[in-house]
Amino acid sequence: MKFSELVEAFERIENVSSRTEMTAILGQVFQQCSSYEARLIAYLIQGRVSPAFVALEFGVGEKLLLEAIAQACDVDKSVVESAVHNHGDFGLAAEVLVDNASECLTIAQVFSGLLQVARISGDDSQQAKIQSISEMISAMSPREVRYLVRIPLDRLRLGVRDPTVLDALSVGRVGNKSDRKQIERAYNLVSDLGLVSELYTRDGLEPLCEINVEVGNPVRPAQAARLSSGDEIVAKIGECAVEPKFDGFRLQVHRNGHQVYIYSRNLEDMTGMFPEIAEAARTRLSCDNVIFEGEAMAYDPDTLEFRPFQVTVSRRRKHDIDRLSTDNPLKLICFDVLCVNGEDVTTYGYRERREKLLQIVQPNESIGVAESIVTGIGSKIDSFFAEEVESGLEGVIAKKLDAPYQAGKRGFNWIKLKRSYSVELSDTIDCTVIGYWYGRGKRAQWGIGAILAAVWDSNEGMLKTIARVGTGFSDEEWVAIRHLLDKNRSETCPPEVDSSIIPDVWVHPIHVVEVLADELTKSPNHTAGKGNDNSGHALRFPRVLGMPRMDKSPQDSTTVDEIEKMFQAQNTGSAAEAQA
DNA sequence: ACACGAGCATC
DNA sequence: GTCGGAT
DNA sequence: ATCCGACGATGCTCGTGT
Repeated sequence: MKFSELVEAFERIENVSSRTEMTAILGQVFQQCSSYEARLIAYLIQGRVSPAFVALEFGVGEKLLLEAIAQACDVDKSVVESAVHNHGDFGLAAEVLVDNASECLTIAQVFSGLLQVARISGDDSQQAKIQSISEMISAMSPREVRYLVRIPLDRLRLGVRDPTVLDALSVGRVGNKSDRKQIERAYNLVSDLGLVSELYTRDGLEPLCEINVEVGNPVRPAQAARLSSGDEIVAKIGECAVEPKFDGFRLQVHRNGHQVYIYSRNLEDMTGMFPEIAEAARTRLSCDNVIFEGEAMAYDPDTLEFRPFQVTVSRRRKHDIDRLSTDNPLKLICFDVLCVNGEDVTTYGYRERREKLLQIVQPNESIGVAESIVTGIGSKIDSFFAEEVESGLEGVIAKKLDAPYQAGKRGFNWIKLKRSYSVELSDTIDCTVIGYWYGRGKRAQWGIGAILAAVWDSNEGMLKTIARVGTGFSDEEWVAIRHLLDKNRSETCPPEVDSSIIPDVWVHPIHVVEVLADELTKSPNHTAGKGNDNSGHALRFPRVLGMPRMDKSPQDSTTVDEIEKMFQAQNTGSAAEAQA
């Protein structure tokens, strides 16, 4: 199939709003293309050239693309930059600059071109990638280029992601969504959308039925829904198990004999980063053929207290592993098991899986099993939640009893209850708006996509940045806030502002907005509280709570002193212990 | 007719 | 959105 | 300098369930 045919379908999909229609159009593509092409299309829609668990990335982002487009179109980079700004999209920007009529490449040719780009590595690889992409652009028509450049950015912007592909496969073959469930089941177990697409378009459900959980092949992790109180949870799922929620990273561990694989939540292969956990998987399990999951947390080896997320996350690295596994060890708190002795146990109920997990894991300093209580009373969930938060954890997760492990789903089998969902327990901060950035995608039309927020340093009489905020406003409010801010534009950084971050537009500090955040972090980028150690503070997961407070002036913003206090308070809470 | 979840996109 | 790590 | 992936919230639209 020609790439231009796929592009035509993409264009049609982009121009409809009905999901049913999008699915029908993509279904048609799957009907008309070969099975092999279906595989390639699936990967391209995922913004990849391989399944997630294969470490093959493009290594091409916006900056390299800017260069490649400029080269191919023989224009200055600034021309591309302004086109991107105007359209809020790299694809549309490239499309208007390209001038080439040929549409002769096949899907396979385009895919293999992108595959080559991904495979380029080593010295001067960036230049080589730019060169390759530039050549591809030169061989394509404007609208082909529109989608080509969006692929490595994983911003196809069609309104089509994995779930729509699953529907479209079914619609393409049988005319309705009746096969979706089984296709999805297969995808959730092998995590390879390309493989599933190829098998299904070629031979239908039959080969998919033979797909099963296999040690060494990551399973798409189950996800949790969110609610904000124990009562809501009980109303939803009744009596349930409640477990602590740790703020680390989620790992899926596979063991077959002496061989161990460790995958991240997004199926990245992280085997090798956590030797202490791999060792525990080899020596502390009563079963040598298993898949199980847990949350990895850093802990202080002397006090056994869990460490903050920022410390845990610093273990995500390839070098100097041995030193860090001693100085900054991790403990895996296990919470589920998916496969035992080659048997798929994801269909078992929660209680049975937990029973198995307890049998398998022999706890030590590197591995343990999450605590669990069972209750059908909302207030009990709330008090367990309060206990966990008191001891420094993120919250709790409630699990429907007797529910299977729902791979890949965000259903209501698991429900998280987090500290930050409660306004009383999270940090609301009054911030002054000192600038903004142009938006991308639909926010391009509004000319705004995020604001730069600052707090008041009363000692220095300066405003210090603490976060970019790009969520919380409704569409209407975005338009209104832009209008408001434009009345006070400043050509340069206002004198009373101390910022090392440069927004697209500076704004005189006038408007104060309320910002909610999960927590405060140390920041090398923001200036709030930046002292001799060159480290300031930032907000984790900031969101605005509404339009500016007209009754507040910048000096009424939260002060840096208050921020410091909040940061202290947050980190002196009695930390949970990593009991051995 | 309306509420709610699914899916997607923005940051 | 923030951050840390790899290249 | 740039890319990548670890952690996420939030708002909007459509389709479906009640």
